[in-house]
Amino acid sequence: MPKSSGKEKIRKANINRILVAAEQVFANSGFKGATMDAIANLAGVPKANVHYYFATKAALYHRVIEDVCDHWLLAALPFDQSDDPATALAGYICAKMDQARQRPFGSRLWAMEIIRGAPAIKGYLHTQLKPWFEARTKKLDSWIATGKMHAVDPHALLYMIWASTQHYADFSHQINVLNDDQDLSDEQFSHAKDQVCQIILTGVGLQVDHLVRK
Amino acid sequence: MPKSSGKEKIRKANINRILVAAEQVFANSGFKGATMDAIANLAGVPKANVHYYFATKAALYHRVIEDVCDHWLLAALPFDQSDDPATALAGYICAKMDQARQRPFGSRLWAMEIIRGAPAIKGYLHTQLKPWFEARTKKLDSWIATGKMHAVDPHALLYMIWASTQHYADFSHQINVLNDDQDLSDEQFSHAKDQVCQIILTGVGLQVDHLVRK
DNA sequence: GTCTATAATCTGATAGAC
DNA sequence: GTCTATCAGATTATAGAC
Repeated sequence: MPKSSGKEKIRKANINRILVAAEQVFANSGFKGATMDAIANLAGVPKANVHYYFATKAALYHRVIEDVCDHWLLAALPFDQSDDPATALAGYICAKMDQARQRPFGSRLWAMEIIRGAPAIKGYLHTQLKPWFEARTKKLDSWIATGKMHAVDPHALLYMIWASTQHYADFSHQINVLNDDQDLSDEQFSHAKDQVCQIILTGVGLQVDHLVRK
Repeated sequence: MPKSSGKEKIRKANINRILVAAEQVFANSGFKGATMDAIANLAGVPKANVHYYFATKAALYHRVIEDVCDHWLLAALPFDQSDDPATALAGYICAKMDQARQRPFGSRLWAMEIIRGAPAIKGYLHTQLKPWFEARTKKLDSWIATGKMHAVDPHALLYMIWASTQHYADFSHQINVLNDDQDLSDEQFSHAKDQVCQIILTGVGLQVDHLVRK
């Protein structure tokens, strides 16, 4: 079988350690603020080794942001798993919320990248995000045309879903302050998920009560 | 009268130019990515003059973020100008949206500061934002208790309003890509405002139709 | 108050021994 | 493949002439 050799394993493990550390450091300090030294320390490898695997800081950043982009689209899958708007939207919102909780650094990195003008992912936005966005927009339009939900602007609705879900990752420090300096517990987060689903689904004229509260 | 002298005027004008430029550069590049040189160039003054008015880069940053904080709370005023939940919430949402459009760099700077863990405004979050947040939470609770709106979690509602409105400033580059690489026109933005109001107010059981669409 | 020239520091990247 | 030592460049901050 084409299993990776021992050396390959070590290589992959090192690369992975570096990528995980880099995602966190970039998210906390921005591209310029992040230092190769800090990334190397967090990854537990000498700085020169980071340069061995990634020639430049920019190359490392691109690789990290690429992984985040791929992950972003994965959360979009639930949208297509049902033709019922309530099920599809609730599934999508929950998936985005879960993603924000499980990979907060990725969400923050995405946010900072967009805020900066998306220099590293402009191509991705055009080739991947835009087609996805327009297809989902059409789907929402068809639901509206058949009277399955209120006549809201699909663009505004999707923006609101993105903003509301990613907020729990991107602004978690602010949320913590307003939660008596404590991280949201699993129960609080689950409750927040319900609330976001309820307000948005109700807001577009859908019933939310019958959906599973997981 | 205690009018400022000519020198004072020049001083104020220079400081203002620097602050405006700094807000933009910090928002676009982050604290570390921003250079005093870039700020000086954008402000149209020599770099040494920036240091004349602001001893250090950190001091300049703190002053900028302080101004943004003050401005942030101003947009919160409409919330208190009515005891009718629909009027108060719609007014608040519109004020936040207008703020996002008129001062996008401030919104982005705020976002980046929170993402980084709010090192420069943690005190402000505790002393200013938290009391404001808790008072508004109580007001929402009382509206819910008297049956004026649905029983949603006030925390989740306020987070959703913040996220949805600030999204139009913070993620405008992404929105542009999805809008055929064009800035939102005034008409499009006004429409977006209506949509955000409609979805959220409907989402919490309020009537939006009678409100002015400005 | 304004500005040029420079000092002091930090950081990305590399050379070269192991 | 790994790591220490170091270089080259950029940037904050300041000294000192005007």
